[in-house]
Amino acid sequence: MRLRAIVAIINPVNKADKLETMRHSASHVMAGAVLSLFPDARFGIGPAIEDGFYYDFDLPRSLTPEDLPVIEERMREIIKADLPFRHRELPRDAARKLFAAQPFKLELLDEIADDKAGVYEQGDFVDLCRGPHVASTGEIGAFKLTGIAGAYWRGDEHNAMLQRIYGVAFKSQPELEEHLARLEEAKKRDHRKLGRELEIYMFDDEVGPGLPLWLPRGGAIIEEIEKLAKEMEFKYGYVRVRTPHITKEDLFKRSGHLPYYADSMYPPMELEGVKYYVKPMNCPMHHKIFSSRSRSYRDLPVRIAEYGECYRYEKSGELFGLMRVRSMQMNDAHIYCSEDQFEQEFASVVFLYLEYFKIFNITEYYMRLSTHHPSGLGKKYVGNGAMWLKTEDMVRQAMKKNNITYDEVPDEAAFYGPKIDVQVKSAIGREFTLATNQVDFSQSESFDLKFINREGKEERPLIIHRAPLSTHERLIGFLLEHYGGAFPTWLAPVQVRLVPVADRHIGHARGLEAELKGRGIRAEVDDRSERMNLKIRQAQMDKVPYMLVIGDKEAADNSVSVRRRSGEQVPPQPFAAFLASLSEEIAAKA
RNA sequence: GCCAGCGUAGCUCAGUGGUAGAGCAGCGGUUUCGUAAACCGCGGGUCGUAGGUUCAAAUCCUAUCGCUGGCUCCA
Repeated sequence: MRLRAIVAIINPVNKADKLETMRHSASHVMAGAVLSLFPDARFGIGPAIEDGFYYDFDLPRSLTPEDLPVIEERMREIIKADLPFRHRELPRDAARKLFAAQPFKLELLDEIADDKAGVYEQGDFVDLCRGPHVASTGEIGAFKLTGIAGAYWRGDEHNAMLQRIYGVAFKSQPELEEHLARLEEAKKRDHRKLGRELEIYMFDDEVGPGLPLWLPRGGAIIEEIEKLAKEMEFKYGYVRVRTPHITKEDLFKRSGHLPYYADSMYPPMELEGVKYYVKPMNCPMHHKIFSSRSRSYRDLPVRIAEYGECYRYEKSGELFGLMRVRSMQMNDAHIYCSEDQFEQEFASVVFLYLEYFKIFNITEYYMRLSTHHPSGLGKKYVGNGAMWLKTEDMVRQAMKKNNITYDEVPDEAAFYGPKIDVQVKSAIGREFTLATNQVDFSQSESFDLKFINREGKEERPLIIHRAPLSTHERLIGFLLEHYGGAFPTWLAPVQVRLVPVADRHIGHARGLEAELKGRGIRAEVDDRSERMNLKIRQAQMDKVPYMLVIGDKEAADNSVSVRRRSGEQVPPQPFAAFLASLSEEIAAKA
């Protein structure tokens, strides 16, 4: 959302479509409405964004949801009046006078390169704006104000907080309503709702915010994902380790976490005069394992993997269901390689992502290269400008050579190096980094990591941090929405629900359950004294892939009547046949 | 962390100054049933927590905790 907003500001509209222009104009109309209600309002910016627009205001009082209909009403009047948007170019000084009472506009004026300031005017409202706009307010289609939010001026938390009003706008009322209906639909897929309904995970006030408890069904999913990760990592030459959750302060001083990452760490505990921190990342421990013995170039690359449990003190307002938590289990690994191995290793990690994404049928994502910004050297980023440029270019090369497309975003890197993130969207449209692949040229130095190269000399390895399966928390949160709770059979917490028609069939059903479990299949008998219809309905709501109805016929000839989650009824078949095809489906992760 | 809104039973929600409600879930019973909700009955909440105002607070005020929508920040 934030990124898109910025894009909308920097690339205004000249070649953009009419819809975007109309949305931008709608934001001006909203500003005009706010001005008429609050004559002392000060104006920030008001761009078009995906599906709509917003405008930021500094107002004498806080807005409440009740204000929105009033503003909407005023907007309708302005639209009905069909006021023309008048465009003028003013010399900077004249614009200064015009916006003398508008400190935010004055700040923007200071940054305009040439001496001309574009101004748009409709009715009483005059705004500093590059445009373009629709010809008159009457051209604005159907809109709705959707929310009020605080937003820092220019997105900087050190600046004043303005009040932002969000709106959506479409050409026609039906399109607007369709959009609103889509949002309602998306809410049903929200992982927080599904997670509760399907009993995947929970939070508890006494345990603490951002600290999920995985319920048995979530636990089953975690087991499957870890199994997959272990198979893949074994296949691709990783070795697995386990490391402690807490370590002495010294380690994180050395790693650079304390100078650069302390804000996101739980405060230390002190024992016998020594401070211990809970780990926010696994890397320092893996580095210690790498340097636990001397390494030859023949050993490289060394790929050390661990499902590491980390704790990060995310600020309270940043927590979001499973997608942003304080305790997390990370699909972590560190690859130590030589410079000439880097491209190959980096690319093969990206290919590993793609292999995983194929398994999960993840198609909607984009890759993002995050680079440093020179102004952050020594503050946000470790200070070695030359290495930043060099490694950033190595990543670009690795991506380009393998024809992998990506967006490049400056000033978003990790403190120790550039990274490729895989961005996905949650059901409600919020963007998240799912997987990440990061270069690290810094900790190699600080941990004095080395290997003996072909010439018999010591050389520093490059480090790749990677987490293709993200954390269990974020991945499963994402998958819940991705599958709408209907996990593919291999991942489904309950794969088979046995539904006895009457109590006398429970014994036979239990026998089948035992056979299924013997094959590692998650099966359970619904042995409650309820009608079969109810059991079917609940299995459907639990999104169990297979329901086996067991009655007299089935018990007599050891067959099963199969109902799929889709509602499809498969003709009765021998239990052995079902077992075979189910095992095959699970093995294929279909 | 910041701005705003919201916290009533396990879940979804009604109740805005006068003794806490519904549906689902749960429990007990009846029913033994063929592919998305059988029937009858019962229990369950110091209304997030702590103060305050009032004869009287779920309802008004303050603080605090949590959640939600954004901002900031991120796997």
